[in-house]
Amino acid sequence: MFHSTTTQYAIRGLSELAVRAGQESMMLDQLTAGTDLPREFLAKVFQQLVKAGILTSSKGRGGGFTLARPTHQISLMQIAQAIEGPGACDGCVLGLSECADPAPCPEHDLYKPIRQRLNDYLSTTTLADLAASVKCRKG
Amino acid sequence: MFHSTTTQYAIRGLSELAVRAGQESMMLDQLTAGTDLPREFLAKVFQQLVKAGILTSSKGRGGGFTLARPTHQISLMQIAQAIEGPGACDGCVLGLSECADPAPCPEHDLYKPIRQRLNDYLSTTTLADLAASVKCRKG
DNA sequence: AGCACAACGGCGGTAAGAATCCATTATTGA
DNA sequence: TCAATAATGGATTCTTACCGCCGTTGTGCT
Repeated sequence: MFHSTTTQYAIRGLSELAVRAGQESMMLDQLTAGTDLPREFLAKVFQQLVKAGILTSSKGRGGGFTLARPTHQISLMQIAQAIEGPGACDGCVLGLSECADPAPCPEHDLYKPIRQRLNDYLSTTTLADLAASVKCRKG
Repeated sequence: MFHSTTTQYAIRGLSELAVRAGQESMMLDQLTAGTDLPREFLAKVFQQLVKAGILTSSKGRGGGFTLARPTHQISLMQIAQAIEGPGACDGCVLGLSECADPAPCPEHDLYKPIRQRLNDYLSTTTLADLAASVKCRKG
């Protein structure tokens, strides 16, 4: 796998939110109903996304979570970094610490173009793309 | 990261073996000396590689581990699968189980070419490439 | 003001991965 | 045959990710 399951939950949760609520507000109970998303854990994940500025939240009656920006301005890369910290998508195939040192890991050069492409994909693909893809299948 | 740390140890251990011993035999003590590879843990990892047919081993005095095939016949993909099992490099970006279901995950199509390229890289890159890259830097 | 509601945050448990220790087995050399 | 050696395998510890429980805090409605 490329992302941790926590990050995957973040992506799926946000994706659900984008499809079902768009820029509107939505509660966790509604969002996780009918899905296999673990409500309690997703609550934790969403808190991280609030702190990262991807979501906004409001308490009490009528409260819930809302996307802080339009769907096309939230990329997979931003989500991953919000959960796993900056540099989440750095690091070489081998995961060598030496990659940061003066002597980069042997595979650095070979893997470089692949990682570049992967990073491009993660940076340019947004929640809007996910939502569109989901709606297309349902329609 | 893409691979588990266990897989990374496998790759690094085999890479060391390829560079320092080639097709010859080498003991764990020698191999891990001067590196940050955890000897005891690498012993476990190497056992998996023996069972997977990537390494051969011999006990007792003069024993050690030897590559079961020429370096150019051992790919990163084979190593990863030996550790993480078959299908280690399958699965979509989102890690959705629905990818196997009649309704593939929304990003399946978008991510497909990237994964294809990644798998190509892992399948075609071998220990010979790693060893050559390492020697190049040292020389 | 008071009540219901929903996010917030601390704590705790389970499971898998990572790593170590030690006893056992097999091999070589003297 | 005996001793030294090095991999093998079992058991155990430690860490981290994943997930749930529950009290707290803040908000809106009546």
